[in-house]
Amino acid sequence: MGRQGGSVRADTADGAAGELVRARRRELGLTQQDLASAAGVSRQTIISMETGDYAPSVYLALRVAGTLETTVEALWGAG
Amino acid sequence: MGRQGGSVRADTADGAAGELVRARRRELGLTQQDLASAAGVSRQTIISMETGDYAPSVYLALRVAGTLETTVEALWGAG
DNA sequence: AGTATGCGTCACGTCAACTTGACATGTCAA
DNA sequence: TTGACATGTCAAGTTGACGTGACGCATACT
Repeated sequence: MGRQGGSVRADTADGAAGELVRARRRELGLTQQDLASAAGVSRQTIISMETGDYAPSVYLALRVAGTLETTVEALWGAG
Repeated sequence: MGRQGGSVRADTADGAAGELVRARRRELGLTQQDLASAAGVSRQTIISMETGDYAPSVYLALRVAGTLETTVEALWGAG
């Protein structure tokens, strides 16, 4: 794998979710790639999710929340 | 607004969520337009959400779940 | 009959969700 | 130093999320 990149930005989000995802991912000792593989998306998608204002689909959000052993509300509902 | 239409289909979903959204909406005595307005989307989006296999964004899902007084997991996590 | 409401379809447009790929940086170990 | 690993940026492409507007079709109510 390795080195990917891209632009994936939204305007619907507020960025707070990204920090929560990142924090929870680190708590579990997962790399972005680990999370990406577990959630079935590319690493770039995870990067965008954590760093940018990004609005994933419900299904992706559910897979990420599941992988991080938490809920969609806890990660994205915080506002 | 009134009478809308359009094509909004996905392949990520399984259709089960649509039935749950519809059932919950009816329980609360809301019309599709009511839910659409409350969630800040068009009626067509609600139609697609209920009838088709459709993958809304997390934020839309959260607003719909909130309006329907339930959770994202309850509506889309059922499988 | 006419009219209004609720639901769905057809058709088309815009922008974002997600992709792949190459490159840069910093850290840690051999 | 060399190199692997983790994270991030820049760029460009495909598909789908969501919008708008018009139409069909029931089921009401008047």
